[in-house]
Amino acid sequence: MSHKFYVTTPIYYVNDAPHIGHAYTTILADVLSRFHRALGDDVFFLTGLDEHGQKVQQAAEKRGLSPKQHCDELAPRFLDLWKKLGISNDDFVRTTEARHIRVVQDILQKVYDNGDIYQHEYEGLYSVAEERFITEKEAESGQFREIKRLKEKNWFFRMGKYQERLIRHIEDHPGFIRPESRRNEMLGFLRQPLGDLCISRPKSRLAWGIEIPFDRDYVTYVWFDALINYISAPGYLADDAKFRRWWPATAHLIGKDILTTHSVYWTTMLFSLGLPLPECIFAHGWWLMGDSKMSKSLGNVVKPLDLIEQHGVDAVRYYLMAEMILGADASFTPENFIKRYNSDLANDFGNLLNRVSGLIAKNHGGVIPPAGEATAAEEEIAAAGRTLGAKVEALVRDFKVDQALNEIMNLIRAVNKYMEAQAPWKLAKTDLAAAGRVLYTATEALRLSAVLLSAVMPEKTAVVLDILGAKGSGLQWGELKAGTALPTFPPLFPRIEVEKQ
RNA sequence: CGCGGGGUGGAGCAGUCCGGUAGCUCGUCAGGCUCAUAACCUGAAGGCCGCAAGUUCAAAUCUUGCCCCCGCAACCA
Repeated sequence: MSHKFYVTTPIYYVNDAPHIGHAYTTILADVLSRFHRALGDDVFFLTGLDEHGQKVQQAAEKRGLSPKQHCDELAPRFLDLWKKLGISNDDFVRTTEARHIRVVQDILQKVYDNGDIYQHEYEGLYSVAEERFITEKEAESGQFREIKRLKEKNWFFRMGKYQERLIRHIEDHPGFIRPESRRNEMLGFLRQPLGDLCISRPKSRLAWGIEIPFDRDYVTYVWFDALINYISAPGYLADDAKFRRWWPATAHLIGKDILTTHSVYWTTMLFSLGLPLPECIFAHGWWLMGDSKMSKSLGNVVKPLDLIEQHGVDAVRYYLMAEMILGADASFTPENFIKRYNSDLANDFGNLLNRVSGLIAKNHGGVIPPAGEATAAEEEIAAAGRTLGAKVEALVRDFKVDQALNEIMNLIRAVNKYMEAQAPWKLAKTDLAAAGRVLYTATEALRLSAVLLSAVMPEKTAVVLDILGAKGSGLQWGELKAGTALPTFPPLFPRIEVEKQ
């Protein structure tokens, strides 16, 4: 059965240097997209950049550039990284593009016309140094200087009026905010009265933003602008057929830090527009550097490009997907990376391929031997192989990529055990057909695993499937063709040697 | 009493809903194999499942109390 699958990453703030967190979310979206495409689903994968706001304006001023020039210079850092990471996004939206700006303005007008935007004098604590309003909590933190009370006329979005409806929606849709702990957090948050949202900034204070169509002295608040990318890109108010095809999104993948903006601001905006809500907002954890938070000031930011250069893109993709447990924080250390790479990819998967192909070259003329008559031992492996695809599919549809990878590795481990028990290198001396049967079974398990791993490691699995003459093969057990010549090849995942201390 | 999540062998997790030999990966130690990328396989050590009380023939799992860790408490992005 074919489904629609529309997945998004957040649009990343253009001023940030891309780090491992950006890479993680985007790879996750890519893996899900590739998987769903392989399942025959209709996929739209969107990522992009958030280019408005005060920090962009300030950074551009500092460099003596216009904000737009500044953004144009920075955007390639993300585009290049996505290219190197093998990201298969279908669209890339920048909030400074005309197609986006127009939709944001149309929406502002629409929401204004339906009475959900009103003008009001706002009074709050303002940090002159930071040039922005701050919360009571932030004021107490002592991080902000030159705090004073300031009154300012602004435009507000009637977010509060949708509070009950939002609570009901979350309660009626258990999978709407995931993981469940985050869902609870949001329900807890919504137990308190929900205020309205200030969605304007006077140009005198912040000029770099999208102008509010009914009051040209103001630009709109960045989140009101940024969130709209999820519908502006698939054609809202521009291309009805396209929009109807994709919206509502299947999943918004986000970091846990922007959960409120997505599950409260965005949803109420959609309510006001009369649009359906996305099926799922999925908040993943953060990558910690060892035990501490990743931060520029600590100088412990891991650059994804460095990792790719050292270990290859597939290893990086595999590591990030396997190591982050659904919804929880994960810890990155170089030792950890090497450990997982060596044990899963080099020792288990790569080495198994190597021993199997070596034996076929040595004893079977370099040609994949016939499957023969399965004994109980082969049946056991085949049975595991036959159920694996469905298991993995169910887990991936449920965002449990780490568990799906573990299931695949379980098959590889089982085959290593099977090889040991059957010892085809010994069997070859007395019963060549039996040895061939074992090697066919092991190779077939490798083929199947490669097919299932191809969403995570597109490059390396393409090499494997090419070697096995099984390009384009599927999830049926036994698709491997006996008689196919098996060329020799260098180790797929060379072990990373570490000096022992 | 603001709300929520969690505390399981050295590390990271599963098991808790539907009580009944505590499981997986990594690490450590010993052995085996020697087809292979010093890889692979087998076995062992190591846990009173945060603490205490209760229910029960039986509790990691149910009830109650306590301790500790973490997240959220919006309008910077």
